[in-house]
Amino acid sequence: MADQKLLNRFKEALKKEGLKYTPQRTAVLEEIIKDIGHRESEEIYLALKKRGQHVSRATVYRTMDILVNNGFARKMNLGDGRARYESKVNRPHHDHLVCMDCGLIVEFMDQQIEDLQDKIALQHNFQLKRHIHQLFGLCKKCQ
Amino acid sequence: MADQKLLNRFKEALKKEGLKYTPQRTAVLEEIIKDIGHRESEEIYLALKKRGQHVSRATVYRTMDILVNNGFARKMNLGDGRARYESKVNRPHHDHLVCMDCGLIVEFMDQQIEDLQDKIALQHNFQLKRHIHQLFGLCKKCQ
DNA sequence: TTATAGTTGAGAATGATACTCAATTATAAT
DNA sequence: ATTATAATTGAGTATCATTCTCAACTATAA
Repeated sequence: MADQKLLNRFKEALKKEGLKYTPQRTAVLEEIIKDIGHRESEEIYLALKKRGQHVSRATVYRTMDILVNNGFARKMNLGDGRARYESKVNRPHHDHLVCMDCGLIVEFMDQQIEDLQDKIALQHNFQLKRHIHQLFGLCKKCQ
Repeated sequence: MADQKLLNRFKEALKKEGLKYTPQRTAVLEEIIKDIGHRESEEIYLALKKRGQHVSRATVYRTMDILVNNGFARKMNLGDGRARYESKVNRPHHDHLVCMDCGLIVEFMDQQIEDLQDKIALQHNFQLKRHIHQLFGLCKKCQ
């Protein structure tokens, strides 16, 4: 359940963009912050449906964009044509190891790599906004 | 122009998979090894067409898969829904800095990051096969 | 030369995501 | 509270990259 502080933060973010605070958008936020792995839009849509909250697919997609643009969620692309989303609420930054066989996703974070990225961006006069770092391979079970 | 050594390597790769050595496949290989930036299928299709080599879109897609699976090309996904391809022939490994505004792509390679990736995979008992490392930001001109 | 299995191209199918628009609703001013 | 207004919603349709289909064709090896 989202606490009031988070809901207010969400309300503020919406207001800042001239968007309305609706039950559907709140429902999607509540669902994403449950922090259940790395789900695709369809899974989020179905989870809401099961919960008795009917939010259309279109609204799920639209809301995920809002959540991503405002730092509540992160969109990831594993190369299979379907976007995955994960909560960014109360979660530290991390990147991913992905098993090419069973789909297992393991999170990792390495400060040295983060620093090296900054160094590289600086060297090329880039102002870094975000990055994608995914390591693909076979997990222990699938080798 | 592809040298005989490369063509033989291609022929061998095809044979190994029970695939035939056809003019269309060779044309796509010749086009990709020109090493013109990071192109999408459509650009490769059009380049071949302009060159007077008619290879269908379907065959371009099919051949790119073969080239990627056999180490002649690399497929990259910039998150805009279209795959990009670059030659891997006679080119050292590298990753990418991408300008979110003008689309400029700069290649980089950092051995420390490569080593850290191996370390992380090892720590999690993953047998590493490949990785995606993309830094998104604004290039000097677009800041 | 022939048999065979793989390939090709054109267009249709697919599938994730974005768009359309009429009905509905949150918001802010009265 | 009421109302005016502009944004939102849902259902279905459109889009677009990519994959599939299949009949005609072709590389390959015997």
